[in-house]
Amino acid sequence: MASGEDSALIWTRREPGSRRPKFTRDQIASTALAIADAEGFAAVSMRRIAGEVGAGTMTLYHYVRTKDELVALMDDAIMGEVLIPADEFPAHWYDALTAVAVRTWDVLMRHPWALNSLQNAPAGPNAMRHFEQSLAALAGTGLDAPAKFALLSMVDDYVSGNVLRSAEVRTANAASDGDEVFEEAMRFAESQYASGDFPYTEALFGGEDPRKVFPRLLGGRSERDRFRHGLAVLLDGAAARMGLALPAR
Amino acid sequence: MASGEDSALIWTRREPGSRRPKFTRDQIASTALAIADAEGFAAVSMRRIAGEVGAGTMTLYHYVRTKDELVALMDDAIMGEVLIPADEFPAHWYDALTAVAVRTWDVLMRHPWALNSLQNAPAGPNAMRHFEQSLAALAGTGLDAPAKFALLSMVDDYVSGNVLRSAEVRTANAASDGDEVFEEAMRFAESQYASGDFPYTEALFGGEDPRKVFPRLLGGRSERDRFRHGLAVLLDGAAARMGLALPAR
DNA sequence: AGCGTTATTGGTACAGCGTACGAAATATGA
DNA sequence: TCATATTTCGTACGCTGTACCAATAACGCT
Repeated sequence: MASGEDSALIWTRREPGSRRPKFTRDQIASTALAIADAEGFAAVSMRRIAGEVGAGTMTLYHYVRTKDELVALMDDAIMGEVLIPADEFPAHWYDALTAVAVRTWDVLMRHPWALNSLQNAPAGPNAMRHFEQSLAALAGTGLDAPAKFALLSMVDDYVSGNVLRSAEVRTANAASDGDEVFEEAMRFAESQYASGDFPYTEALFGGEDPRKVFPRLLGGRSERDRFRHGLAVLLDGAAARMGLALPAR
Repeated sequence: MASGEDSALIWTRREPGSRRPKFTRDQIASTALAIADAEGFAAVSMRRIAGEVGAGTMTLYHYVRTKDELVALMDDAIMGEVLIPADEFPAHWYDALTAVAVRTWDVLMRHPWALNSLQNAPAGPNAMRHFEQSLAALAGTGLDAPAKFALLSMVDDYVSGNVLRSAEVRTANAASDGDEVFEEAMRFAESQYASGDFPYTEALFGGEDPRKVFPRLLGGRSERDRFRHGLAVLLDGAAARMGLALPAR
């Protein structure tokens, strides 16, 4: 019994409330989210959040046991953005899985810092709803549980990995002209080519500004389109292996 | 000219050496690596490293400008482990790409903390060698540069994403019997099932210890085999799309 | 051999972090 | 109105990265 009032898990521990408090977990978490989105996860500190909501620093600890719990709240808020409204849920497994994956990608690209913490705590309510939606997408396939799980894992892995690396590409492209580190890196690469150990890389990038080469390598497609393409390749491969039908087109 | 002696990049800045110093970048970086592997990345602090190598804390700053530079050294050391000896390099693109990916996976699974920093700095020498090997794998395919780049990116994304999530699964499975958080999480999940909003999840996990369910879901295969399987699915899909031949088997 | 130069070492200090502790303020039921 | 329990938050501790500067010691030169 004991309905878990001082549970080890934030999801089962009630918010303060018997004497009407000044703040809410929601308010605190969304403030933290705003800071992370605007200035990066490193800018999220307890003092900073408290300042922003107009509370004393230690007041936050009445709503949350540790900073990790607050991060869990942030993560689950993000998982909430990922959920697809029931009436938009596609009928065919391929379309449904694609919709879930693309939506997840869209959200994670808005909060790429979340990747570091997302997998490190037990699933919150929205993470559970997301998982339920993923299972729902495959409900009509007739696959057995291990096959479903394998397929979902593959898609999940690809989504996370793509977000992880897309953040990198974005950084590289954001290098401004006067950026000393960037120009030093270019000179370093050129000097490495001179050793003759990098024939393929040199053929690709040699002597040219990478910021010119990249758009050509990316085939003029947007990040999002490249992600969708990769996802389609993956799903095609999986469908072929698992004997699943692709949607009529 | 000026050969970049006080370059902005650690790769082009010479180590101290004109008056024979007591330490080396290598020694410092590999000490840091050992700490990270043994106790997690969070345990790597400048004071801790300095203590371990027998130096004063600030001495490290003569070998490295910032902690980020030290992390870059750690990352490139890891990329060094990923390199495949020339005489082991498979001839067929499919085997070569698989070999590179699997080796990368093996190494990253030994240093999963590295994922957070790997993409955030300009490529070091070993990262360049790794990229060169990836390009070499595709040299015989006749694909154009954008196609090669797309294929490599997909594989890379999948590798990173899989490592990221495998670390999670491992944590879940490591939950010991008395673990209060774990048991609380189980109770929470059960209570959610009761709402009736999670029919698929409940069918999968309901009423059973997840640590019993997981092995069944994973089909008895090892993490590594599951990764290899997913990679094969991805490569098959890509080969089909790009008109590449699979190796004779 | 001794000395001046300067590379190298590392002590001290500062601002920031998460958070333990305990005191002050305040809303509520009686 | 008062006692009580809830909520707020100031202070303090040990940790972090690293700026600054003084002490140490290795080398080139005379």
